[in-house]
Amino acid sequence: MARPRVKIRTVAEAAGVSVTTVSLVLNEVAGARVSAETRQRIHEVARRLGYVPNEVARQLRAQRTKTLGLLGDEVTTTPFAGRMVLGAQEAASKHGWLLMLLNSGLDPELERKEISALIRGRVDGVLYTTMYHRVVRVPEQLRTVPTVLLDAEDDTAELPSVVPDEQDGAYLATKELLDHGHRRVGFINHSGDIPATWGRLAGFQRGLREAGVPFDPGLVVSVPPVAREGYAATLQMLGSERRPTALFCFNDRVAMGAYQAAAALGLRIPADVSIVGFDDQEEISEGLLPGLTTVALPHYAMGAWAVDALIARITDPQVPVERVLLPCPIVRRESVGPPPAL
Amino acid sequence: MARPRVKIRTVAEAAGVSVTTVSLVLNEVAGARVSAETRQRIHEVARRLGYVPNEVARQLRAQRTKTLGLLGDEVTTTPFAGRMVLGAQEAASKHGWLLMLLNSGLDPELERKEISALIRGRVDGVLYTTMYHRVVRVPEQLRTVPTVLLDAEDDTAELPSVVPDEQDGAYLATKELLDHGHRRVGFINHSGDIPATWGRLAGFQRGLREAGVPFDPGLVVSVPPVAREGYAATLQMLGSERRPTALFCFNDRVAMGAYQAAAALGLRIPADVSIVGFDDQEEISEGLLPGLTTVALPHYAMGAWAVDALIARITDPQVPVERVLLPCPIVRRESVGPPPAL
DNA sequence: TGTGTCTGATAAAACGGTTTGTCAACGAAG
DNA sequence: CTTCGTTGACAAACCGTTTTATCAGACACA
Repeated sequence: MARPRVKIRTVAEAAGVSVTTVSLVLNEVAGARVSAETRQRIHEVARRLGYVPNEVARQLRAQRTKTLGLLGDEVTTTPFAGRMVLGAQEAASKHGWLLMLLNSGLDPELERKEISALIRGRVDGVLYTTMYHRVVRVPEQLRTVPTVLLDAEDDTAELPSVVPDEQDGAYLATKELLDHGHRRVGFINHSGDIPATWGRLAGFQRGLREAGVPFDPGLVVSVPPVAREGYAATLQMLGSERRPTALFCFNDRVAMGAYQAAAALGLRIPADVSIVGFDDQEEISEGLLPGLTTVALPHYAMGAWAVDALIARITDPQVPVERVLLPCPIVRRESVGPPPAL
Repeated sequence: MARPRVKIRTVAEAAGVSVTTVSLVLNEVAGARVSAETRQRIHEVARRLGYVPNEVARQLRAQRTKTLGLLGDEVTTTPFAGRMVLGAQEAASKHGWLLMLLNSGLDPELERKEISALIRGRVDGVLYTTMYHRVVRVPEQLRTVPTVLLDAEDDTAELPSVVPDEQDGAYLATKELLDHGHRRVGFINHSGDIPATWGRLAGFQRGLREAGVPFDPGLVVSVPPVAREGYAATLQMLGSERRPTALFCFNDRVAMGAYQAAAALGLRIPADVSIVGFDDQEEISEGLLPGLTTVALPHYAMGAWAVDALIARITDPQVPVERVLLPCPIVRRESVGPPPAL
């Protein structure tokens, strides 16, 4: 079992050539002068011996690890993270790079230690990620290493970043309802002060404006974005005098509450009330019956974009810093229909 | 900006000593004979210069990377994965190790390439993960590197592994219902042929047996474990002549369907029917109203166990291979009550 | 016969650390 | 006055690659 690993030296000796030659041949170095026979012999020997170059030695020599650090606050905990990480991972893999997981949790002290550990030459760049779209101040240590922000924005606006186009997503959601003929649509917004709150409200208003529907502040409520609150808010909204015929919910969890409130009130979806959510958390949007029409967060695409941008900056520090908004596509299921006839 | 990185040599020269001495001092090598003054001087200089050792060089010399590969099929995609990865990550970090992400996706070709890439000395061991509890055959390449299975079992039973104790979890769920007085409890099982299917059925039966309730095959149906199917199955079960007073659902998604079916039938939870789920997917279990009593999969603990076991095996290959079942704790919310009075 | 110019290959120098073995100086013991 | 152990420190080897500079021989040309 524990036989000594075959290294380049082993191959060289077995093939009766120098290590240099083996390296040249195996790496297909352009301009290397090695006879055809020798080349073939080396290839054969290497395959027979099952030679695999030691990546660490290469890294040391090349002063490059082809590894990216994925640093975030609990990034892997959130249900969203999956697709973001996957997008990043697959993009990295496509370039032949690897992803290192650094989870700082919420402990800033740990975060600093993590960063030091990874800066010790193990990664060539860092993806700084948050579990939901936020504006952050990145730790000082990151200034020394190429960094791009993923699902987050730099408060100094100096670093490349990618976030969802909240406003456009909300606009699409609103338009979806308006296009079905709704004129009284309620909006259950997030009560927290984050980019999604402002962005989605702006998108909602833009949709209204474009359709010539006056904005009625009485049709907007703000609550913590969880099902229970969505339930209560919906009860209130749909129980009111001139109830909205459609609801745009800040996210799918709120929509989940809305569904249950509608059921409690004996209202059918979408016959009596139409609902659209946000996030496209599939457990919810597919689990709700009828299926929830919602707006998807472009997690996969953001992960991929961030990696591409980071690798580009690593290979060429001159590339300009971009701060992009990625579109949030609407995904239609069965929760939207025409408003009920009066 | 782009000033040359300070290496150990820099420190040595600045302190007027040899690299050896710097290394000895900074690593606090036991038994190294260096005078107190020299030690202090070295520490000062190192701090002043902001010296951080190059980890790659260390790895090469030590022939150890202190890095673990997390290899899985879409592992990061599943909503569960988060806590598993987090458990692994935090355990690794506790030992001073790092986690490398290798996502093979479903492409076995890619899987092979990934494995080769990581085997090139970049990781000391591999966590082989699946997105749900499965029995797998691990790829040949992994035989050469320390490996432990996470949420999966090796078909040859030769590798250490950690999986949830499905049977015990189902037993707890069943007992929870029985303890509340239910005697007719229905079980909506998974129709697929996986360990969870068998295990949870066995646990269900054990619960019944222990309580002296005869097992009625008519109260068990098997469906694909999604909300829509849970909805249909529940409609059927609760619409039947002698309907069960409680339902044990294979997972929370099925329970989500069951909730909606109950609502459609005008049955209240838990007054008219009690429900317990499995998995504790919080979006669902907390989003359902009333909150869903369910059984939690020990993802965090499994991730942590796997890392501990893997590091143990790496440091000492003699440690025996363990194959453990981790308990699935019940988490009580509001979906279970006494059966309705007749 | 010298002088270039290819060709095929190699020795040696990195890369940045850790570890082993050696050594000079010094005080204590015989 | 040796001998010996201890102290403080360092030179050099090593980890496994890639890359640079060099070299011997063959051949062409003047």
